[in-house]
Amino acid sequence: MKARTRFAPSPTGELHIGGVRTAVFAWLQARHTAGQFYIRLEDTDQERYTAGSARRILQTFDWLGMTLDGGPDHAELQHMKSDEDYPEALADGSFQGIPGPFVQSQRLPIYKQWAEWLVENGYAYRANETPEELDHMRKEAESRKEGFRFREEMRVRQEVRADEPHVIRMRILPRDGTTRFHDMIKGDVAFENANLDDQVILKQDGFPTYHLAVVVDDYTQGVTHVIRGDDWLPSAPKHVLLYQYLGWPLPVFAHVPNVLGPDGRKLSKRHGATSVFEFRDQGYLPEAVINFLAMLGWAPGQGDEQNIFTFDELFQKFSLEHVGSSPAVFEYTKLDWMNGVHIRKLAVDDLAKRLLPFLAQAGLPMDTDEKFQLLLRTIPLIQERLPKLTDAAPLIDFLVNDIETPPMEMLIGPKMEQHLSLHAMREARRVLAELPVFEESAIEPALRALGAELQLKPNQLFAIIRNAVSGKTVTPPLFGTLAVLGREVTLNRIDRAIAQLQTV
RNA sequence: GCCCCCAUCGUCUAGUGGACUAGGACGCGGCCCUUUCAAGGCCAAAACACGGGUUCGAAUCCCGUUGGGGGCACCA
Repeated sequence: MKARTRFAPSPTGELHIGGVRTAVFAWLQARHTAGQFYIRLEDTDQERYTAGSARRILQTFDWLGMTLDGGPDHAELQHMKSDEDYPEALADGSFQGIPGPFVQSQRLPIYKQWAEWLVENGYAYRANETPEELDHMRKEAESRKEGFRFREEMRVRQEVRADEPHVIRMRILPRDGTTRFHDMIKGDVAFENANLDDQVILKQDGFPTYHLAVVVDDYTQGVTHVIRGDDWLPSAPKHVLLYQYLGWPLPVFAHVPNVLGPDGRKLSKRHGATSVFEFRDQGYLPEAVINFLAMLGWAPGQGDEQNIFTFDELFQKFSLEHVGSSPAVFEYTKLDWMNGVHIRKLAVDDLAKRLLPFLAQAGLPMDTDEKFQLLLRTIPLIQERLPKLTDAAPLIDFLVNDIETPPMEMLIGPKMEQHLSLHAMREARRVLAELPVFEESAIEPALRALGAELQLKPNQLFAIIRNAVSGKTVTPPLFGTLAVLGREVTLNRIDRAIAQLQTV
């Protein structure tokens, strides 16, 4: 069965990584079944709207590589507020028969129409209690230590005309009884109708509340699987009732558990990065973020112990059935490992391109062809040393820029005296200068032979050469590094080290 | 307060009544490889929250307890 799923954020701020995880599940379910996945903006709360947030949400999906089959287009965003831009991915809007608009504020007449239908058919009624009256009722229930739920019987004014300001509330029917439904993740769930309240479905300002909007949109847009956070589970029975009133078939429900921080509390900013853009800026690959998020609460099951997945493998293996029902803790260390794995899988030129903005950011703009070639030659030396893209700059800066001549203590090898280091350094210089070709395959045997000749351990000779040419004690493998550095620069830096060692 | 959901190594999880001496991955520790750092290989420690049932047999089914989480708006 082809699934049509959606992600329906409200444009109220930064897209949270926990929300994105839910979106990943919905997206994978759609791709797994060769169905469709789209985005719908739930902007029915005019007061909470944050400018630019819609655009950033779309850019998030763009960066993650989560392809869409529908979503808000430029015109809609323009109409809504003044978002000046939107991702290229949506420009051609390859909508596959999903009826828009994809912004709820553009669909007001549709909600109005169904709300009135519900009133006419006895499933809803008009009410106009003031906020103060409602608040009073709520306080009173609280003082009696009872849960408050608004019911028709509590109305202050029984007759409310259609032409005076009012809201429309759904009627919970039957008044007592049980509403049951099946959830793909939680299983069979049941709610007593007596605990449900006559929820407002159309606000006085003419906007629907979430409950009406989500049901109307999901049905009219052909959503087959309602995949959302499990904080929605308690209101799901109201939605089930609305589907029944409207005579619409129920979609499949899948309420996915929350994502927690390492301390077991709901994931928030104080745990570290939570916005997708933060992960991007910290050097994580979209492949790794998606892989990691998919594995947070999902596993292939059936004895399959695979951890690292490509998008295609996820499309093939993902299944809502194997999404767990308990909340998962977001462990940053595992993301780091997974990111390293995905970095190692990248082709050299691909990795080079992805590294460019991070190198530039670190003051190493690789903006000439010569520099880019240098980067390409360096990548094999550093690729398996990069948990994150931000880790490249400190590994290669000495290849791009000149260095300070290292201090004396760095030029004296372990268990060596100054004069011995000086002698070794001079010999190394001589050997390197005499090499017919300055390549790794020539440098390595030459320096090893020298080490044996001088009766120095590898880490004695190699350490001082490393320090002399890089100014660092930790670098990519020495011989390859020297080759990339080139004979001229290498000898120059060794000469400076020799001069340093000659001082008293 | 009321309602709902959840419960396997520190973490992500496999497990759907017998193949469980509970498997894998991250992390942690050790060893190997090794010019540093990584990567890689090998080894180890590490869990079925508790109590009752059901059953010949329970991590798996039921009930309760405890502990976590969520919801109770003219917000989503």
